[in-house]
Amino acid sequence: MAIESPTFSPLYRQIKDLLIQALQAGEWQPGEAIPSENELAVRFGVSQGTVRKAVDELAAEHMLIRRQGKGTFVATHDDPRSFFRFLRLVSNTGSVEPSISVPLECVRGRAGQEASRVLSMEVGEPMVMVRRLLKFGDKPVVLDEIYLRGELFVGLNLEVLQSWEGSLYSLFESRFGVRMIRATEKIRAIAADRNSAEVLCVAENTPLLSVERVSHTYGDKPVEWRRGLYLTTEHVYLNELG
Amino acid sequence: MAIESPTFSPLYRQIKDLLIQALQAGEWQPGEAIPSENELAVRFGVSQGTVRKAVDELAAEHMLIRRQGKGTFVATHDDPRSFFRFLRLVSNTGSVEPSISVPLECVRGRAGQEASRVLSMEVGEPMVMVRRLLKFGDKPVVLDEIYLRGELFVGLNLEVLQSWEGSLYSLFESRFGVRMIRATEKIRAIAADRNSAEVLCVAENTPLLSVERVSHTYGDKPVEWRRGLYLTTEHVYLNELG
DNA sequence: AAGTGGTCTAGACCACGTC
DNA sequence: ACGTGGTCTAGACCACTTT
Repeated sequence: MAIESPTFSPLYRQIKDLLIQALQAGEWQPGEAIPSENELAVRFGVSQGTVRKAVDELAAEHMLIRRQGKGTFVATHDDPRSFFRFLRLVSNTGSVEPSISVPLECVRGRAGQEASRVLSMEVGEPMVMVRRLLKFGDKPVVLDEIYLRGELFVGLNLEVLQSWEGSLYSLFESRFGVRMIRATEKIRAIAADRNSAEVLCVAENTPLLSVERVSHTYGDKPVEWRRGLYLTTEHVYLNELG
Repeated sequence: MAIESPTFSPLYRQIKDLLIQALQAGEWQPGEAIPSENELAVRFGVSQGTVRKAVDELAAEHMLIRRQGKGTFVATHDDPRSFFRFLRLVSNTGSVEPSISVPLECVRGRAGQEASRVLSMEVGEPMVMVRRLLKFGDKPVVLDEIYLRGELFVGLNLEVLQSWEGSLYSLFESRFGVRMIRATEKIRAIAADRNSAEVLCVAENTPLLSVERVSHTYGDKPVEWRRGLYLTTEHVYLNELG
């Protein structure tokens, strides 16, 4: 008679956790292929079908990407599909303009009360703050203020940001080994203050979206706190209610 | 030598489509249990595992709900979990207040150019327009203007709306047999005009979220076009980026 | 005890991509 | 031709709910 574990978890979920551990440890880099299902089945001592179910869940959560005939790959923020998962902004007209990130400021400091609460840090721990502007074509559309756990982003500065071609998450992933997995956004409507209005080239008190985001990496660890001001005269925040 | 169908679709997806058809036809009502996996396997002449995969997908899309030991049930908007899928508004404080729907107006008319385009109708086809206010506690928070395909909602009027306890989608589902499956929202920040400001009890030009929604029923048929004005001083629109 | 969904296995075959 | 993921099957057993 076996004692039931109080927190029973099926085999495929244990395999899933092992895979997440391996991903977190960097055993396979973003963009690389992981071993085939059969190899993983042998490695973990389970059937191929059980590995399959674990991989299925990770693929559904966008941590892995399956490609029939080729293999299963570690997801990467370089992938253009990943862009729109984390920036749900499209043009009113539906036309697709490329966005350009313009870093404005990058300063290091210590966590205040609010930041430490949101990022599960102690007050006074090192932090990095980034301000940047996002342009669609010539027009400034998003003003972001980004707070990051300092210990994870040593060496991040304005120069690094300015010389990087690509998305921020792409940079974080390849330069600092921090992969954003999921995020939560809180959206409000606010009036532009003098400073934001100036940067976004609109009149003071123009209504803006305030998008507050907390991003998490493996193990649901919060690593980024971000507040974006979105100008929505020519763009829209798109959301699917599935 | 068989000719390959150009639009190959695996067995479980065909089963899935058959299940959707049955749901659409109302073979099983919202809240009811559908036949067991084994029964369905016999009925469709496939293995239980194939039925399982079809049901898995429908459960992932919230059309069915699995309950171990009990059976698989047709999803219903009466379920409180369904509420927050389609109204992603929570209090700033995190406290959960119940929301009350106050119908203001219900008029019938004919589709204009914009409405007909969004709902894939012909200009001039019958429509119903509903205006309603959503209150959290005593406070008005959302002003909705809702356009529905008239032919699907015969008998919908202000009296029906006022006498209904529960969500709109709950009413649509049980009274008119129209189940909303998924929706797309476009979010902007705008300034309250005189009328909206008055109804929401705020000053003119107060920033509001403009949430434009198109809801779809089975077969991705658009049946509702809705524009909500959200007051976000004490509430937030919550979104998960998975 | 019986019925439901949930897990796990093993094996066969298909579709896709590469060599 | 071969290796990959994708589908389908059949059967065993587990966990949960109801009778």
